[in-house]
Amino acid sequence: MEETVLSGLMSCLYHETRCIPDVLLENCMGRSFDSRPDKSADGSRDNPRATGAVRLSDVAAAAGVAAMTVSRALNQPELVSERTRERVQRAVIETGYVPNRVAGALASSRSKMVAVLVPTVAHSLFADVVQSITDTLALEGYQVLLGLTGYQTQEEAAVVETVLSRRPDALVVAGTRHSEATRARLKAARIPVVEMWDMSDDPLDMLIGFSHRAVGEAVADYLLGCGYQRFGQAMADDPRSHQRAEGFNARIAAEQAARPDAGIAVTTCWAETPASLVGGRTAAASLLADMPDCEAIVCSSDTLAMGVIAEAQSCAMAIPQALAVMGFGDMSFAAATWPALSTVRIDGAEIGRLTAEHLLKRFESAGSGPVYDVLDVGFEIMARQTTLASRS
Amino acid sequence: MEETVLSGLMSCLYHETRCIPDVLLENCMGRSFDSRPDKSADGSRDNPRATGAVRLSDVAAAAGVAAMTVSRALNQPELVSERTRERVQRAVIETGYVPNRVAGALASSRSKMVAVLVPTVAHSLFADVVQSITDTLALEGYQVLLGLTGYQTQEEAAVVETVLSRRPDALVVAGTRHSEATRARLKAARIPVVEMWDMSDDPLDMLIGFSHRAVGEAVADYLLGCGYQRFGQAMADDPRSHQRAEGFNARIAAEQAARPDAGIAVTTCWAETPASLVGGRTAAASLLADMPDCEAIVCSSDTLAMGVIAEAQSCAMAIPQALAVMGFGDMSFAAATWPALSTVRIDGAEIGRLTAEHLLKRFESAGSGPVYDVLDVGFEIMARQTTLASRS
DNA sequence: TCAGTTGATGTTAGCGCTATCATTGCGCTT
DNA sequence: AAGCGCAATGATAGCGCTAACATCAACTGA
Repeated sequence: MEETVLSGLMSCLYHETRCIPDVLLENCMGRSFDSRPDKSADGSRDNPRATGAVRLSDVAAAAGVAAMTVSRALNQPELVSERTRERVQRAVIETGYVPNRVAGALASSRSKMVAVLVPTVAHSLFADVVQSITDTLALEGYQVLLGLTGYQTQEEAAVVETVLSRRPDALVVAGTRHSEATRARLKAARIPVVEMWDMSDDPLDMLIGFSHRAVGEAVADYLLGCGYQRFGQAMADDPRSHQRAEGFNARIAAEQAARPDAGIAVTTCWAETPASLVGGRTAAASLLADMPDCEAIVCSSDTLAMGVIAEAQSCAMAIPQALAVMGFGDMSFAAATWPALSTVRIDGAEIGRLTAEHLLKRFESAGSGPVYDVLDVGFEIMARQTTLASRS
Repeated sequence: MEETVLSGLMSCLYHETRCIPDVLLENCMGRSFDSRPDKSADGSRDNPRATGAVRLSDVAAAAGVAAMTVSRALNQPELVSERTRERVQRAVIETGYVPNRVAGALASSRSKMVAVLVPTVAHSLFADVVQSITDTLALEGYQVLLGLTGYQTQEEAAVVETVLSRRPDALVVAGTRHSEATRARLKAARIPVVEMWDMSDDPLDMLIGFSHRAVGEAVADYLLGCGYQRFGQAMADDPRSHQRAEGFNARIAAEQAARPDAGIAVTTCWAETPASLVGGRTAAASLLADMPDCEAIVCSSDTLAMGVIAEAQSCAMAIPQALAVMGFGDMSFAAATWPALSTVRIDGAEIGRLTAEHLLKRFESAGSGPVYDVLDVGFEIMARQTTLASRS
């Protein structure tokens, strides 16, 4: 008898046609079977390995169709008749079904996840990229698995392996310098890979970024054009900063060769990563000690630049008259400080958006292999108040 | 002796960090089966649904043991003899095996993933928390699934559902205001939930944060103590800012009641989210128009505060003499600007670390139910140069 | 000597989904 | 009436892993 009563309850639960208000929904969320500890129709409910969550087959029973039909109604609704789709829809709501994409991913070998590997999100440059990738991918139902690699190649290898074990549909990684083991693993994974935030002659697959060397060169050209001749560099000790320093130094060396008597010189101080205000102050002090007639200090980040400015102000050096300062990143505060910081602007959100869009395109045209797309998004020199356009 | 070395190596292999030297790995990456196009031992390699990746059973065949033994060697090395463990490890390297945690998660219903839901990572406050959670969880081999909810409750509901479909082992969410449907889903998921960055009388499970109302009260007390009497508020229009504004207004109201003739007043301007410099400037202009004798402007973020300062400077108002400004967040630039911004400091990294640690503790003692732990990490008022300690 | 114990390994049967193919019913032609 | 094409749905068999139990040799103590 109890069986009958309960099965009556079932059919009410499952076959009613009204649209259920939230208030009612709350009570049947989760396992609507909670009130019936015994096995359900298919008898598998008493299996000790079952999770107790509502499954596709529960929804199917509620809707009076096969499990496969529910799966189709949810994932390829165009293959299911309107009538059935509606019934499934109702059953999903009634049962409080939350699909299990772990099982789905295993069965279909598509996870709808994209791994994103950046050194850190605690600095706004990468945070912007992550935000933008996440937002863009979300539009198509993809989610981001976040991996923080720090600034060390070794750590990256470990993160890559852990992340690949989740079988993401694609992987995005900041930078182009990877250990051979990492490169091999990424190739073996046979998924689209986007390297970003950098340029390289030898991309693994897709590459979206800008040339750090070109940034260094452009900054040198800009400052030389302003008339500066004696330079300090306050650089964080990471690979990308090194590239910018190389570009800068190359241009300075060329100018020295062209005008050997102009007194052009550069000295460099490497600061610890992660870059900090204090690091900037220390670096500035050291640079000014080495080169007391230093006219301009180029920094590998806006944060370091703020430290340099603070140090200069504490020595009562006027900026930009006594000392020019150049940052990198154009963080939110750069334009707002006084004097406003001259810096290099990278459009992280744009890099993220492009990355996500290219991936989505790849997913659509699933079959086609790697594209070896390379996109240079460039950069912009923001000449503000910490540099003088023409130094007299 | 060598035995010991290898087993030490194993345990790091299978938990978080790979310690195998790159040199060893390089040569055996990818499918070592590529050279043997025919089916492997169990004959299932010609199945059309197989992914073609190296599987546990391939490793097992290579090591001459059962698949289950390989699984154990990787996940519970203490249950496997040293000799076998060593052979398995060699087979893993030879085959270039990368475990499939999707399958593992389905079989064991433990995903070793934690979902983290924040409004955005493009602002350093939440970025710090995410960074800190990710780092701390990584120590125990857990990974972060990132969900960005924006600032709308409706969006949150959708993100929660998508994220739960990945069956994370726990969920961390910023804020305590959720729709009833979301609360129901979270309860039904039966996983540990941490609400953070906030306080509430009615936590879902664990709660680690601080009271926004208390922040508002403390800021009011601080400014009243400095001698300020006529206040503007430039607040972003999000729930947490509202709470801070409420706290602030409550204290001001109390003071007005206590000293009715002192001329204490407050006016509020709501800025759009996300907060921006421009928003701050606009809000400041509007506040100064409403209340020309305004003495201090309290902002819901450092970013808005920078905008307020910019607007004041453009009107040639001296800060803090003519106008005091108070921020919120103590972002990296706050201490570095001139004048240095007075603000409220929240230790996001600490919140993240505590969150992760409490979750890890919960995972260890798997059986025990919710703890209803509530932790208030507090905040700190950073009195810098944009406020005057005693206004004469 | 033999039941009882232990530790190491193997076997089996799913986890909850989807790819694939099979089946059904319907309208259309010939 | 038989045959065909098509759309909608169902049944089956895995995806790659691990929980749970089974097995087996090597001991233990009486």
